[in-house]
Amino acid sequence: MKQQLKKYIHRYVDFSDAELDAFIAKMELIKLEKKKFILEEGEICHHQYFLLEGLVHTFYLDQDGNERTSSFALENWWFTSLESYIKQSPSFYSIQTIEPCVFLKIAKTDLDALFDTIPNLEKFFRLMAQNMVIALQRRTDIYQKMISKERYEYFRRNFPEFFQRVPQYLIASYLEITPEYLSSLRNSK
Amino acid sequence: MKQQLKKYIHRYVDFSDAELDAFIAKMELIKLEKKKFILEEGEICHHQYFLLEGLVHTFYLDQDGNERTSSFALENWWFTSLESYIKQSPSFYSIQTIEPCVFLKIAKTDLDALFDTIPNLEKFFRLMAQNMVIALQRRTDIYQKMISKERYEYFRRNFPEFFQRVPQYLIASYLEITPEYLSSLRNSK
DNA sequence: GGGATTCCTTAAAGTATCTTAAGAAAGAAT
DNA sequence: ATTCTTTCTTAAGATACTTTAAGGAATCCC
Repeated sequence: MKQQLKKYIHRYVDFSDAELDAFIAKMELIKLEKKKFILEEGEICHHQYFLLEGLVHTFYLDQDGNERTSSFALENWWFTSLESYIKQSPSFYSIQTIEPCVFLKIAKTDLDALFDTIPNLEKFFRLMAQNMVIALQRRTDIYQKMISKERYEYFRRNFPEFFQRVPQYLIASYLEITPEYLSSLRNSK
Repeated sequence: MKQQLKKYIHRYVDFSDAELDAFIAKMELIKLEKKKFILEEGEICHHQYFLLEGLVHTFYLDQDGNERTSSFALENWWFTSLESYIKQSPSFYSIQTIEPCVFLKIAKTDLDALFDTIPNLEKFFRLMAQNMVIALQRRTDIYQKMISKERYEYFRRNFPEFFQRVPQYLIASYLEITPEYLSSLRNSK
């Protein structure tokens, strides 16, 4: 089970077995059904999560009470409510399972302690954060330069997995359009 | 001159003087006039930059040849073309001065070598990357939840500095609207 | 298997934003 | 000072996208 995370980590950094084990020992395994909250808006996020199986999304509610999805996570993705986690402040976002999920979590207090003893861990999380920056910049660009129809095509082509697994109204909210308009885009071509 | 960077770093991490000096010794001081390129689209970005004075923006050209600003940097901000820098691949973005600028730069080869000898540096750049993630997430949310007029008000209120220093057509490109529409927003209230 | 949710589609009317084109204002260059 | 270039404004017509409202299709549940 935790083998999957070890394999993932080795793609980025050369940990010794002892280091890796010390890290992994602090991670707790969680299973959750679909449509369950991992974190609710307003709570303080104390953990970082690594998804082993399933599908998760991070969202908030706008003034009209609509869910606005800001990101998805699939197998082998890290997720958390980063600003809340770092500042230990109330989260703007909720995190919820879309499918039944299995994931690992590690507490900020544990991870911060490990940082002091395992320099490689700093490197690993630096690389993770940099990857997030790149992904976010790409997303921003795509929204800036494409109209909805192009965004839809782009994501359908580049993340076909999502489009089979995620309900349409969530895709619409991620593409920043209404479900009605998405439906018309899908059928107009 | 480099004192300014030291002060900035100490806000985040406790470096020893020796560590800090080893790091700073590898940074080179550059001065540039306004409207000069620091990096051009298609080049590989070999450096990270710390802005001491002036104003810089990162942008790309869309299909119609319009500049699309994806970020600004002011005094005491780090900037680079991150994806290009990390993967050493051609940059999607150009980086250009808006005002006359003074900045420090450090080469990837030097920084990577320093990472191996100064663990604190890993931590520092991890924190920098995390801050970028937070800033980008905020930006994404604001674009998702606000219509242009609200975005304009939001940025004008929260970053008044920009609005005095940056030409309107660049603000428009950052707000993801046309200069014409920005102009009409400004005068309609 | 039937009723209740939840999700997806259709269509019409309305709105935010863009495009184009032209002129005004401001800055830079000679 | 005058010209040239860059930036900002105005306005009319076009279009991408939303809102509302309703019906249809899936899925969940007892």
